[in-house]
Amino acid sequence: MKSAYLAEIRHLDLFRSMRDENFEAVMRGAYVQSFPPLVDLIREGDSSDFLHVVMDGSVELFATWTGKDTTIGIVRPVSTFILAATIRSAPYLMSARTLERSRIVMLPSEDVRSIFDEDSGFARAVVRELASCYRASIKHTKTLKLRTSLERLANYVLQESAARNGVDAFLLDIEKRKLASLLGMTAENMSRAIKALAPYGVHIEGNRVVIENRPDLEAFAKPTPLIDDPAS
Amino acid sequence: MKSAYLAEIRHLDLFRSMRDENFEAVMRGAYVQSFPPLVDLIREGDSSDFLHVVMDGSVELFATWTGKDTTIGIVRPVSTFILAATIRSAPYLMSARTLERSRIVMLPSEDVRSIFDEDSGFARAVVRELASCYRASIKHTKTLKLRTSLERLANYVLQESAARNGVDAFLLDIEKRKLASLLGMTAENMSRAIKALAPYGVHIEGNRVVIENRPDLEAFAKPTPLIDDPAS
DNA sequence: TTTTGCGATTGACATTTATCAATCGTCGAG
DNA sequence: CTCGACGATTGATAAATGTCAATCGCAAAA
Repeated sequence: MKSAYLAEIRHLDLFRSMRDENFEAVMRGAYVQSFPPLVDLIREGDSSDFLHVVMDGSVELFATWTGKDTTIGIVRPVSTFILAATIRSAPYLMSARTLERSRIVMLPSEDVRSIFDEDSGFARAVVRELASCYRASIKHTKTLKLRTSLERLANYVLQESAARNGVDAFLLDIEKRKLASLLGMTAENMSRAIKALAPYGVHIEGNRVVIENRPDLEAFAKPTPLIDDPAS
Repeated sequence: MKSAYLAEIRHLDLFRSMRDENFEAVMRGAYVQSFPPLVDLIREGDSSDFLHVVMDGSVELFATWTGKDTTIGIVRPVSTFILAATIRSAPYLMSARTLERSRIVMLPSEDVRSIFDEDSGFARAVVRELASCYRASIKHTKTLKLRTSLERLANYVLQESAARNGVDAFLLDIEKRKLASLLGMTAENMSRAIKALAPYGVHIEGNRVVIENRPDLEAFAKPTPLIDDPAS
């Protein structure tokens, strides 16, 4: 069962350039677990005992304060989460819960840290990964502080389209209420934003998104790679 | 002139554990420059040619989109900025300008990257630094998404007090308009927020901040280390 | 098939925040 | 010492966003 995932994990950017013996060492302590939907995997404030890898399903990262909560991100296969806390031996800043039935590989943080100290290929991969996460977070801050909720939604639609090779019709892969939280608005506001976007050439019915007039949408959204390109 | 700064840079977390010969190699290509206030050091979108170190003065990191701009952070001596772009050879996501007369050391990104590939002590320091930056950015996102502007200001006051060993009176070290932008509000809103905070035991007149009733302020601000502690 | 639960939507309204315009106050240049 | 520039403040108003309550619609469970 575990071995079925080894190859996939091995091909992740994070583990690709690690030496064989170190990869085996990390994976010896790993275990795979399958969780039903809506299971809390980690709670913000807890100490970071494991680096998690999502193999199947999807995981929501969220944060809470005085009763409110907000979605920070959605993690899909195959990728890791809470690397920064693991590396710094610091408490998690976010909670995580499964959104659907998910298979998660858990690597003891201690093992990850000790390999990190030994394997410079791994250390470099960790750096690249963290730099990406940091830059993604800065982009998120920029969209929150510089755009209205309508503009954020418009750019989200363009991003999702781009992630699917620029198709004009696709299905949303998260609930609208989660999307609303991710984009920093309420579910009610999201409903209204969807309607308000229609004049700019986007129609959303249920999960189905159709971009009917891309030039109009882009004229409104004014996307820029410095905020909206996940790769840069 | 340059040599005067070597020791200080050497003691930064980022450079402390680097091998001597590598430190010397990086610093050979470095140069120090002194800038007047309000000079643009880098522009978002430019390619990352230098890792910058602030030795004196202060530097604002900000981002723009369609004519608006927002302050992302203020960098004070002695620390580096735009490490992530340097490491990833990616374009800057933020612009930077001096706020006052400032002395900046500039290290060619290429040199930093090549030492990074050779010196595992440095690589590890880079990881720790990036993990810190990433976590700081997540905390900023949390305060933006979970709190009102009044709550953000209240917590800012408590943070600044904590950074000064918990004193009850201190001077703001940035302009109110910059602070407003940093906290995600307008300057006008900041003026009103300052007044609105008075009933909770904080008085701000000019630069002078006085916490007159810390229990009340804390009851209102509800600070948590998972957002407000820069160290965790 | 019917029931039931829950996310999505809608309308009415409240709150928060931004915008615009004017004025104040202070500090530095002349 | 006076003037002017500019950041800070204030008031009036508008826009954006959130809250509350009710309803809708669909899909899973009975």
